[in-house]
Amino acid sequence: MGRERAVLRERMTARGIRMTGPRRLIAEVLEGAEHHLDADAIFRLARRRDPGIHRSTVYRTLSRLTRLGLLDQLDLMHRDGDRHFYEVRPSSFHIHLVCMQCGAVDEPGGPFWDQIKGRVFEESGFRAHAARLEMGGTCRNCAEQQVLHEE
Amino acid sequence: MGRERAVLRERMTARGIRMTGPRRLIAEVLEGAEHHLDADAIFRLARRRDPGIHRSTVYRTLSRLTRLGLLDQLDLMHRDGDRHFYEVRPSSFHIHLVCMQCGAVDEPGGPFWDQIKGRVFEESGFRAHAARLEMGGTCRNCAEQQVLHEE
DNA sequence: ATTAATGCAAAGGATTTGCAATACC
DNA sequence: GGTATTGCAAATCCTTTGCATTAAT
Repeated sequence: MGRERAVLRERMTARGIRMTGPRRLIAEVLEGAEHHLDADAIFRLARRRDPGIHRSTVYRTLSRLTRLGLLDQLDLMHRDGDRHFYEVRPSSFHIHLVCMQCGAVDEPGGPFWDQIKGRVFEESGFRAHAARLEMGGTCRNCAEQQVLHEE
Repeated sequence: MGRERAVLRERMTARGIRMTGPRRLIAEVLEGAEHHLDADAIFRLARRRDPGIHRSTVYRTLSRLTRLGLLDQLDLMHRDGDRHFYEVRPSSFHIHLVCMQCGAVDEPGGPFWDQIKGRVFEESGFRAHAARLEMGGTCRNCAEQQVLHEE
């Protein structure tokens, strides 16, 4: 997730987005995230460093950055209600595998996705800008545990 | 969408779901849908035939049928706010191509998807029960129109 | 100096819940 | 007849908005 240091802040500056305190903070939170964060989690993490930051600023910033394509908004199969999660837009689309039992989210890598994108365009003339491939199911861990308990 | 007559109602009975008036009505609305409907649209269509039906019944029914895997909940890339759309679970997963310009939703067919599902399982041991592949972009129509206007 | 972003408080919209009345099997 | 489901009204949750104040370029 937050492997690359200051990508988001760099892209924001590159896009001419006014760099305010709250925005810098929110960007840092997203860059440093270990897991997918929802608006509330982002707000709480940001507030730890600036108690004055306001929820609506977080919402406004998230929606702007999403509209600009700097963030991706995820639903993670709505396993946990209807909130949205956010991640810094990765260089290539990726897939989220959401275990509906334990909630683990895996992001398998590989060149695999570009094949899908290319193929869809060939078949329908549709030019994809953004994509969201989420699968809900059972992760290997949970499946193994289940077998143990069934014996 | 609603091409197959009474699939949903049949599956509901098969699952032993008590067939009440409101449920039958909601199922019929979904079976007959020409486009993807959100909860509000389903409510309004149902109310035309039974003015007494209540919104919360619609919500309760939708969420139950979704949990049981008889319906799929879609976001359609949140092009139009955060509401959810519903469709009767198709026999095989499919892809939604959402044109972010005109809102058209295409559902290209083909054996293509099963390849993806199989491949994900091979690579990660993840067993997919439900999936959601949505792409946002520009459909062929909108792309062509744009070229015309640029000339 | 100009323009945009913030904090605040209040509104909004979609969905959920507790409960008595009702309808299904 | 017994239990699940409904309608209703109120509550909840997430998010958005209008506006005066403050900060960035």
